[in-house]
Amino acid sequence: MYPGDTEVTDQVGAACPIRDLLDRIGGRWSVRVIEELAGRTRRFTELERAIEGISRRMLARTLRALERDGLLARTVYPTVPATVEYALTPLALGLAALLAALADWARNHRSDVLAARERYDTEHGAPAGASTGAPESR
Amino acid sequence: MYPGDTEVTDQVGAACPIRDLLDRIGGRWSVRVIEELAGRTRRFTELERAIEGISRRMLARTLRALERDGLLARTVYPTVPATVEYALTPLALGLAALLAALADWARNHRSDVLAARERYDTEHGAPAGASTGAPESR
DNA sequence: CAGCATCCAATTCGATACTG
DNA sequence: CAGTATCGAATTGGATGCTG
Repeated sequence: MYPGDTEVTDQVGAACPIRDLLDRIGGRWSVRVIEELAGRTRRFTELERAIEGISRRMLARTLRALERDGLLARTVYPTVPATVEYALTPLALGLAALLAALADWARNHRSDVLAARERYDTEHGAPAGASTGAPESR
Repeated sequence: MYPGDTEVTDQVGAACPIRDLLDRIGGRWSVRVIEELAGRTRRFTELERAIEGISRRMLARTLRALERDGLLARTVYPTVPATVEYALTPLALGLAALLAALADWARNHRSDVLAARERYDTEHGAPAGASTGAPESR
């Protein structure tokens, strides 16, 4: 993913379609961007502000990767300090729906997962910073 | 993800549930493992052989991470060279279904994505090894 | 505003040797 | 069989200065 950069990796022929998809979607930000774009189009800076925590670089890279895969459309308006709008393509709509379902699952079972995790950490030796409410780190 | 190791990272309080989920599922192998376990239980070495490309280390780490989150159950049979069986938990079943849907989407739209990618690479300058059928690299 | 390039830190991953 | 421990290589991600 993330083509046209010093960090070119690509590799196209993934055996498993899901892996193939996750290589695209699995990036730290792709899903956030798709969610943000679901419903309304956005401009670069709008996304940058809305997503919080994303760097200019990663936003640009994520947008390009999604654009390259035909998941989002980029429209440039020749205004003076150029304006660029991003929008999901029809293709991406179906995917966005699936992702929404996944998000629902995650929301509905968050407590189950958290509970399981806590139990696991208790039964086995709880690792260093792996308590339930560990604060941010990076 | 992947607790209890030198490479501890964790960080629990993800703002977005989907991100939170992907941090767990987004690993290179989690989805493969879940798919492999869908339907039948498996033993460590069976998984290792079935998944192809996965290393002992990553399989062990992935299994542990999924177990910790309550997505799979590990059963040890006190035979002589110990036998261990892995199976999806009821909790994981729902997720597995969603992942299957995602896999379907990926399969059904693989050509669209590939086409979009090719078009993009043609219109813009095609990056080094980013042709359509580039062989493996990593 | 939008976005690319460069430098650098943090993580992930793979191969492999070793153990109960 | 079923892992764990260690090491080095590859990738990802963040900060930021620069340009049209």
